[in-house]
Amino acid sequence: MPYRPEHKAETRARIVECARRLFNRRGFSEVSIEEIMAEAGLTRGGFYHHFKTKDALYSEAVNCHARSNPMDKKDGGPIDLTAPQPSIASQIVNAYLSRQHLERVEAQCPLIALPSDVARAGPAARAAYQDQLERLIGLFEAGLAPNDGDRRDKAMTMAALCVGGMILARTIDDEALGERLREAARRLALEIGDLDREQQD
Amino acid sequence: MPYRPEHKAETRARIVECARRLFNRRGFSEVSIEEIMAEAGLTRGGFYHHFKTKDALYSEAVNCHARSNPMDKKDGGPIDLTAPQPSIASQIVNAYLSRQHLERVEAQCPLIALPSDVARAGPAARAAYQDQLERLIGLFEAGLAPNDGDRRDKAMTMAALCVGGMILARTIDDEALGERLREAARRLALEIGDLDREQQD
DNA sequence: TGTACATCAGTGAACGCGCGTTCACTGATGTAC
DNA sequence: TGTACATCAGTGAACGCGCGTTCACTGATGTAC
Repeated sequence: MPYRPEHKAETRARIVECARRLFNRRGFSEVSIEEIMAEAGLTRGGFYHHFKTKDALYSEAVNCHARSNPMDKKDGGPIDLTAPQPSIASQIVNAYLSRQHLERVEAQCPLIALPSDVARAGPAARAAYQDQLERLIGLFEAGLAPNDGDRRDKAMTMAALCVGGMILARTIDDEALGERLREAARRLALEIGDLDREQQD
Repeated sequence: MPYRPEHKAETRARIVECARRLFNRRGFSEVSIEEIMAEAGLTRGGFYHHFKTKDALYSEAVNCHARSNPMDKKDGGPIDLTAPQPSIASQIVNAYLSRQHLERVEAQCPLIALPSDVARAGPAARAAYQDQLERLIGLFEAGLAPNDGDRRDKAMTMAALCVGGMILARTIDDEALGERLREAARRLALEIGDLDREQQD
């Protein structure tokens, strides 16, 4: 039994992570397998020891987002989902619509980075996209007052605002307009959640 | 001077329109020039009498959306932008977030159909995308009370809600979740504009 | 009205390139003795 | 401890296909006479 059993799993994970970053930045069709493998320090041929096709890797890459926390700040640790508190929902809104999230394309939430690609990809990728969305909605919902009968609908509008605002801001070249869009969406999302006490970017 | 002078312009317009529909459905990379030309009743070779490159055609196709009215209902005529009235803003919200707009992919607003593609395309395509966005924001703004100092910001959140809600709904496979998302976004967008008197889908 | 002509929109074969995928081979590694 | 061995992750050349682009040619059309 050559190589440690973890060895293959580690290499595979490295490929997925490199692919995730490249897909986020340039989309499915514009990234070649050769490029992904090179990024992972390998050569083209080895790819098929880990994945059946390029499409299979794509689904995994979207899934890889879904498994990690959508918005863990680079310094703070991952958000603890088991102990939701209102302040966390406002932190997520602020982080999601932040300039940092706009600019760090490679780390961006796939809901923003990959919508048209995923819509045209296979069912596995779409399922991973939906997982990610439901996770985000769940986070918002958990931050709302438990006695609010409208919680889930409110959480959905918060998600639509966050995703819509960010997609529009990232697609246009006019930075001022993008910033104004994000800021308007951010304020409204906080209002919906009754979270508009603090302010930050 | 062989052929009527309009002849070439008509052919060109036909190619752009066919391209627009195909790009909307399948994205830039997944549609070939051969396919577009065949759809227009022509063959591959003639393409370069009309466009310099495939990219050039793409920008034109996004522009072609921008020139037409974003949400003209299939029966009603184009919306008259010079005489805005509140009821028109609510019509646009309802039409934008309608099931029909979700399902008729080829006629869909490019803000929804092409976000990731445009973000990775050239500056001309991004400019056309921004035109389309500003047009939508302008329509919402015109429908709000003129004395409202917050009008433009409100119009922006309405746009973010419409675009975000539709993108999420169209990317996932779960129809029930999609419908609920659209409905929640629709109600909130109407509320923002103080337009929540009528209801329709 | 009819005919020769010039133009240029459209044709389709060909080119070249990139990329997904395959495959025979290599060589690093852990195990058995 | 040292050596032979089996495994399989990784290599890189090769294949085949599709597609963007080019180009020499065709033939439909409007004009001039």
